[in-house]
Amino acid sequence: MSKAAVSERLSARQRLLEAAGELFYEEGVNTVGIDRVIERAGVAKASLYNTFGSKDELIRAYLGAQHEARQARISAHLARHQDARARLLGVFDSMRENATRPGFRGCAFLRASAELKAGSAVKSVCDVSRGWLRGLFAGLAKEAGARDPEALAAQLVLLYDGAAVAAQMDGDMSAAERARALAGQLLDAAVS
Amino acid sequence: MSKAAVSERLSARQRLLEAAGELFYEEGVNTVGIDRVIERAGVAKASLYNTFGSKDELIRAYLGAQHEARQARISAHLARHQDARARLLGVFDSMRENATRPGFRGCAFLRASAELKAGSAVKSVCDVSRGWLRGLFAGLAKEAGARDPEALAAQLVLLYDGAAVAAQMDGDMSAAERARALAGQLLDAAVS
DNA sequence: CTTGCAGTATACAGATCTGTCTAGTATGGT
DNA sequence: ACCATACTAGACAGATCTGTATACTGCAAG
Repeated sequence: MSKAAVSERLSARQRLLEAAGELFYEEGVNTVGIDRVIERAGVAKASLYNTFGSKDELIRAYLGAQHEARQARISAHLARHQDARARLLGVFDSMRENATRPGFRGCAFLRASAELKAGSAVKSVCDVSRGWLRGLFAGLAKEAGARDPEALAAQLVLLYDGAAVAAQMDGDMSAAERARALAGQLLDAAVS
Repeated sequence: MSKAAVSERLSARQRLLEAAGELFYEEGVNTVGIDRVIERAGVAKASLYNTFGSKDELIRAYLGAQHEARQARISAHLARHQDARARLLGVFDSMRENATRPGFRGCAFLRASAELKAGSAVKSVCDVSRGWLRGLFAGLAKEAGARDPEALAAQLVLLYDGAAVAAQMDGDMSAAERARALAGQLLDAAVS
């Protein structure tokens, strides 16, 4: 019955990550205190410190989960197409879908990073996710036959970030669309 | 002598804005407490509350000053050129110059906005500055003869934001250069 | 001379923060 | 039956937060 018990009642770790995911993303990692997190998770404070050791580690785990969620969202879009060009543009479809989701508040890494004091270990998690995205773009650019995949990837990241900022700051949901159109133009120019 | 006294020792308001400008930008508006600000400003706590009324108002004033500083930086670059195309690209020169400045930590509005709770009055200051930048791009795009200045302006803001994020998150100082090159391409395509 | 303004210094209230600690409970494996 | 594991409940320490209140100083204008 251990499996059943786990599926009935999620582990403290999972409940904490879920609660942290909502609160940290909505209100900021510094603004939300430990007490709010454990209250929403329905978990004792000692469980948090037994599981994660510190608030900083909880934040790292929260951002790690965000990274995996983004990977999953984008991968789902990539799997829809065989054509290399369509796969590359699918990343921007994923971003549009995410940005139009109710409760969207911008890029979790960007938001968290703005709250960190210089030299925080949390930043490395952001770096991993950003590195992954850049590498993904470079791979897709190569698949699509771009002359300089790395250069195109840097441009695509520029568009991706710009669209995320527009969605976050201006509530501009058409920014992902605009970035997608520009990405298509850049790709076409890079293969011709 | 009142004028001289003022120039010898800055007013409490100016000293507070200066201290807030450094601390809020470096460590975040929520992270830095009132006590740190008044200590660096060399000012009594009552002076802060007499002058600004609340921390929230101090944050608004800080962002207002950031807006004026950005306007001044960009205007200085615009004044260097007569040619419409060069003026438009000068905005990206300004951003590169700013991003390579020691102590650069990204866009102040983006950073502050990430710390705000939903519905904060501080956001309106961000909106003003972003609206100004978009309007500036639209005007420059029109000057340069773009067919659809508003559409081009939206694309240029995308590049501008993307470069700011790359500089902030990756320490990528070439991002402004890359954005400038893309802006030139987009402008050329929009006037031909 | 007096009145008022701007500022200083400091104590305080009340809340909230992270993190530690003690003590107790439920459960499954051996 | 026993014990380890995982968890709960809650008090507590020590710091820090915003904002208010009190009492004082220096100065300039009328």
